[in-house]
This record gives sequence, structure tokens and C-alpha cells, in this order.
Amino acid sequence: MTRTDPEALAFAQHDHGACAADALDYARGVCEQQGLRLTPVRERVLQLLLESHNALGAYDLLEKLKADGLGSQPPVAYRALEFLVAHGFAHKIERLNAFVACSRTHSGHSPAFMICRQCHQVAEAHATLASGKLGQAAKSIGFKIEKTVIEAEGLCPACQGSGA
Amino acid sequence: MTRTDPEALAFAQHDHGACAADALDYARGVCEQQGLRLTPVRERVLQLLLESHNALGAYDLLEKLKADGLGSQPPVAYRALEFLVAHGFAHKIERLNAFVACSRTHSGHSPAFMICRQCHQVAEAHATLASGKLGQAAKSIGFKIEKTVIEAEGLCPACQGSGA
DNA sequence: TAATGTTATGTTATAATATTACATCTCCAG
DNA sequence: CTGGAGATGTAATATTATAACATAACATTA
Repeated sequence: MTRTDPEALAFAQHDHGACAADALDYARGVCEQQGLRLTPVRERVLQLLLESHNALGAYDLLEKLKADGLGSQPPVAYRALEFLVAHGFAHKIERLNAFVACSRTHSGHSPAFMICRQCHQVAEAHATLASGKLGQAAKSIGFKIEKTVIEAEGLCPACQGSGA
Repeated sequence: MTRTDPEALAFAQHDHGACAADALDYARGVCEQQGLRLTPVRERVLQLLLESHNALGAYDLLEKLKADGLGSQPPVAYRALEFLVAHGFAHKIERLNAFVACSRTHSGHSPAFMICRQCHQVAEAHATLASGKLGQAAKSIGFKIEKTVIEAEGLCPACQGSGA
């Protein structure tokens, strides 16, 4: 149940099948430890997210759930996503109204994302809770940060080469 | 056409009518200089955004435009917003799917926002293009950042007091 | 095991956000 | 005054998300 935790895995070469399988095992372990129920719908949604380095929309997921004989109505997907996000197994990419599996091994982080506008892959990095200047500004005016959304849009290394 | 540019104006006491009027004058000046057409719809949308320290959704704006005898269909609002965002007079808050007037005086900045989950006011701060760690991570893997979304959600000073 | 409470799922309906497509109008350059 | 570009008006529709309620699965304990 240990996992490596490199920066920006999505944009690097790796054995993706193994990476997804490991992550799923890891999630199962965490759920067992914490008494969380990784039900079939939830597990399948996580698996689908893990299989993709692209962010997936709720309706993309829903189609695949339907194909599996699981629920076919929006709340099914949204509820599974809510669970996964609440417990840190997935994140919502606000810019895209879509979701990615979390690629971290420790909880309590504040994630940051790099979104390639060309190939639509999304890589997760770590940010300090209140990244530099924003943290300062918040502190100086007395704003209490509870959650941060930090997303960078641009071109990944591969897409910069291929005539973007 | 000069404007002050304090941090997080929204959460501070100020003469809001004057602040909005100044900002509108400023925008008019910029448009004239740059040959941009601040048409009635666009100007009215900017004015509406400036009058509110809350983010406004496209349909909120649309209702008000309708009341003014301007267009009443979604594209009217979205087009005005597109113009305002493209030219830096407004920003979209991705977390809220809503829009705020820009409170800056110089272009080319990368804005950051503090969103109060209680009173829903939104304050704009400045961030360095690639705030700290994210910039580092991007650089190290060769991701080219074109745009950043940096939004912090939490409690503003006033709402921390009032039994949040 | 039956009764009960809680959590998760299924399903219908609808709300909220956003875009496409096309017709019309306005303004300015020529 | 006319042609073209940009802006607006409008209808239709796509996409994203939630509310509300019925049913099913699971856990506890009487």
C-alpha cells in the first residue's frame, strides 16, 4: 500500500496500467482502514478516472457506468464523485467542470493542476496551502483560507513540440 | 483616469459608489485609447459587476439587462462577458461559474481571488504568474503556463466574527 | 432472526450554466 | 451611399448539476 508520489506523473512516461491498479489498491486499503465504503459504483468511477490522465466529466463517466449496468442517471455519477472528492480520492478541475483521480499518497494537501489545452491531459502537483502571494494577502487582511483552487492552463511538453 | 489599486478592496470599508464610478470611467478611457467599443450592453454589464462585490452569474446579469430593455437571451450576457474578460475588465470565477469586475489598473497580471463562502463577496489580489511551487513544478517538467486560475475559498474577516 | 436506523442507489424531473446558428442592425471606410 | 466588419437579437439546444422521493443494502441490537 505504499505509492510513489512524483510530480506531474501524467506528463511523464510510465506504466499506466500498473499505476492505476496500484492506486486502486491503495484506495481500497484506505477505505478499509477508515471504515469508508468503496461500493461498486464508487470503485468503478475511481477506476475510470485512474485509467485516464484526462479529466472526465460526470456525463462521460455516466455513459461508462451505464455500459456496465450500473446506474444511468446523473445523480449516480455525481454522488460517487462527491464521495471520492470528499475523501481525497479525486479532485474537481473547476476550469473544466470535470474530474481527475488524485495522484497523492498523503492527505491534507492542497493540490494544483496543470491542464494541457491541446491534449487535455491534467497533471497534479502540490502547492503550499496558500501559494506565496495569495497566502500573504489573505493573512494581511484576515481572510481565512479553507480551500484553494489552483489550476494552470497551457501546453504540456509533448504538445509544445508538435506544432501547437 | 488614475486609480488606486489596494489589495482586497472588497473586504475593506470604502465609498463604493465612487469606486464603481471611477472604475467605469477608467474603462471608458482604456477603450477609447485602444479602439475598443464599450457598447451599451457591455458598459451596462461592467457597471452591474462594478456595483456588486459579489460575483454575478450570467443569468443574474441577464435579468437586469432585460429590465433595462437590452437583450434578454443568454448570448447577450455571455458575449458582453466575453468581451470584458478578453480585455481584462472582468474575470470569471471558475469556482462559482460567475463573474466579477476587475479591480486592477494595469494589464497582464495574473489575478487571484478570495471568495467568502458566507457573504459571497469576492476580493481580488495579485499573484505572481506561477505562484511559487506550481511555477517551479511547471518549469521543471517543461509545462508552459498560459493562464492561471487561483481561487481561495474561506471566510472573510467580517464573517469570521459573526458566528460562522 | 426480526425490527430498526442509516447509508447507498435508482429514477424522475427540473434547474442552472453555456453554446450554436442564423437573421438583423449599426457603424465606419471607402 | 454602399459594402464589409463587428455587434446585437432571437430561437433552439447542449451541457452541467441538483432536488425530491422511492427502494434497496447493510449494520446493529433486541
